[in-house]
Amino acid sequence: MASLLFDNFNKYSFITADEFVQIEQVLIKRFVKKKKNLLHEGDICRYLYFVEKGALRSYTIDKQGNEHVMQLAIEDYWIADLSSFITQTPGNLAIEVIEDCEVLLLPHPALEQLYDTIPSLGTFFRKLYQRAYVHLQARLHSSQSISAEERYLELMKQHPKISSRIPLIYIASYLGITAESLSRIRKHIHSKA
Amino acid sequence: MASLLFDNFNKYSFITADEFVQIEQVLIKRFVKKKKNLLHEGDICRYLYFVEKGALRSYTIDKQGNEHVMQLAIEDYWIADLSSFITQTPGNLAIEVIEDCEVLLLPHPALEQLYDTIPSLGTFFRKLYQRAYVHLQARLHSSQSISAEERYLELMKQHPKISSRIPLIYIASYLGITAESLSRIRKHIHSKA
DNA sequence: TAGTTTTGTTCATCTAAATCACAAAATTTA
DNA sequence: TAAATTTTGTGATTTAGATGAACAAAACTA
Repeated sequence: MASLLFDNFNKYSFITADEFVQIEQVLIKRFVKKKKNLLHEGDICRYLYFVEKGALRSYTIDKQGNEHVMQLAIEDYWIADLSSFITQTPGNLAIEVIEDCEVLLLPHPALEQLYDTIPSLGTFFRKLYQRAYVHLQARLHSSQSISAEERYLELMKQHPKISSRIPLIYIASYLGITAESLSRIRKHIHSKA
Repeated sequence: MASLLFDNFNKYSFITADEFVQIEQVLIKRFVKKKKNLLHEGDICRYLYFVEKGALRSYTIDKQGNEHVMQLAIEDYWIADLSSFITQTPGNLAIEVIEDCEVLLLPHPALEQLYDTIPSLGTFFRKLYQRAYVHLQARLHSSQSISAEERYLELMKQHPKISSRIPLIYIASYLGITAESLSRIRKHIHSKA
């Protein structure tokens, strides 16, 4: 039972090996190439995506057509348009592959059924939604209270793997600044380090 | 059955008069004066607050001691530190009364029990959490993609009662700008209108 | 291996909003 | 009702970050 996903479940809940076998039966494994979209704006998000390998981003598109990264994900992360997934109505996030990926798809109806047989799975996803909410609130807070440089340092500290692997443009977009600004910030940090 | 709360429930779910009587039995009515806090930073949020009269704000405090308004609420709004309420662990929001209030307190343990007897209440609050999440995401998106003036106009359009009743400082803080900037924005809007 | 696309860096200029400082209203409190 | 306090409005100045225009370095791709 050496599985990234099994360990992921057991970080925030308790899933037995038997239960995990049940979950595995509904999972769909998909290999997706760079630049491909797992989800388009306006789609209903029918799966939660668990990243086994690679890197992805979710983003929104504003009226001027500019993209804004909402989430970055690498191995051991979940990604989805949560609000669309929960309500099963069209959402406004798109999900694109940054680095060739291996993802596990957990379909919405299957998950609903599993909740009945595996109560701790409900706990797990309730906590996951919970963390997503708290994280969103923290991002809004820091976008209002600290500078772009501080936000970048914070991200580096909390997700060092992300900041070293994901192209600067996406990190800049996640932080709500331009690529040029982030480039200057990096320069500034190195100059004083 | 002329009740603001009853109507509020029936906007997003379906609650019968009988069910509402059950809910009413666990509600605690409280009259709170301006400047008083319903919740302090670090408290566990033990209630969902429904506003029957008055105005409130929830806010976070950053390292420099500056307050940032997270939510504004007037009659017919729910307010709480949702993440603290759901997990029943200490949160980082404070809730303060802006205008003398009449609020209804819905205690966490009582709500958990009511979920068993009134399934549509679960639906109602699931949708409420859902809207809170989507709203938070929209705020982050617009704080990154549109100007403070546009955000203000948007707020005025969607919540005209809030923008006319709540003091400018709190609206500015909600929008993530200073009071001076919002004052200038208002001047600018009036000058061209 | 050459050519093309993607990614990162730098510079000069511009702008939205912050900051500081103070005056005028408006509200509270005494 | 006067005094005190809070809230709002203006002006001058500063600043963080955007914009636009190059260009270099990687990274693909043919």
